[in-house]
Amino acid sequence: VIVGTALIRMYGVCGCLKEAEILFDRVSDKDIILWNCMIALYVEHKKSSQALVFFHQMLGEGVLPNKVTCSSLLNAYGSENELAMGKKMHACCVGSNYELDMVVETALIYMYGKCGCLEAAHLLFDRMHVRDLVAWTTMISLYAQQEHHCKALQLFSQLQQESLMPDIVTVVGMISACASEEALFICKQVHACVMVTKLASDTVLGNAFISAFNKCGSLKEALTCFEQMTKRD
RNA sequence: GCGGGAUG
Repeated sequence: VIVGTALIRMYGVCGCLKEAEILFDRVSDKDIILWNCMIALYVEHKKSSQALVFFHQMLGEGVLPNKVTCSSLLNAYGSENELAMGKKMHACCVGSNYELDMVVETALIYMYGKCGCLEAAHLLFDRMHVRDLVAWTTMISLYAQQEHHCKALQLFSQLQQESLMPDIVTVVGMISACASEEALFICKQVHACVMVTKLASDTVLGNAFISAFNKCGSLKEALTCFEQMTKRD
């Protein structure tokens, strides 16, 4: 089963879900890890309904879900805007004390945020006992994607006051949804922050800034950014 | 051997 799971996951991450499923069907004693693996693969590939089919098959075979199962399903509900289902899952997580797991907490924040409940998401974020960079980035990206750039920027500077360093995901999450003249200010602020860090020399990030400045209607800033890059591709 | 964040 262990080798099988590793193999199945390998096929899955390469996008070969059919091959993965053929192998999956041939495993006789499917354990929770194998089921979780299968569910997570289908969620990753945006095939949430198929992931749910596996989930129900799993329950039908008497295998109980754990917090790994829950975090995968929360992701599915988030990307499908299934708020009602997400709330049910939230209740399950509370009942099982999974809500104290940082991964589950972050998945809950993602689910609520994606379903348009930014307030609920932020409330959960505030109630977390420990917030790592992924939790911060999740919250920031949710705000940014829903055009609350000021809220995102506010969190972005708060994060740094907590002596955490934003990484590429955080920064791209901040700027990738910037596409208006109002958001130009945001890009400038973030760019200034980034230029005094290690990320300043990152080519991928430089390209992301050029694209963002352009979308905000400032070819001038885009060019300045290009000129400041130490490496270009 | 399985789970949480951005873009491509």
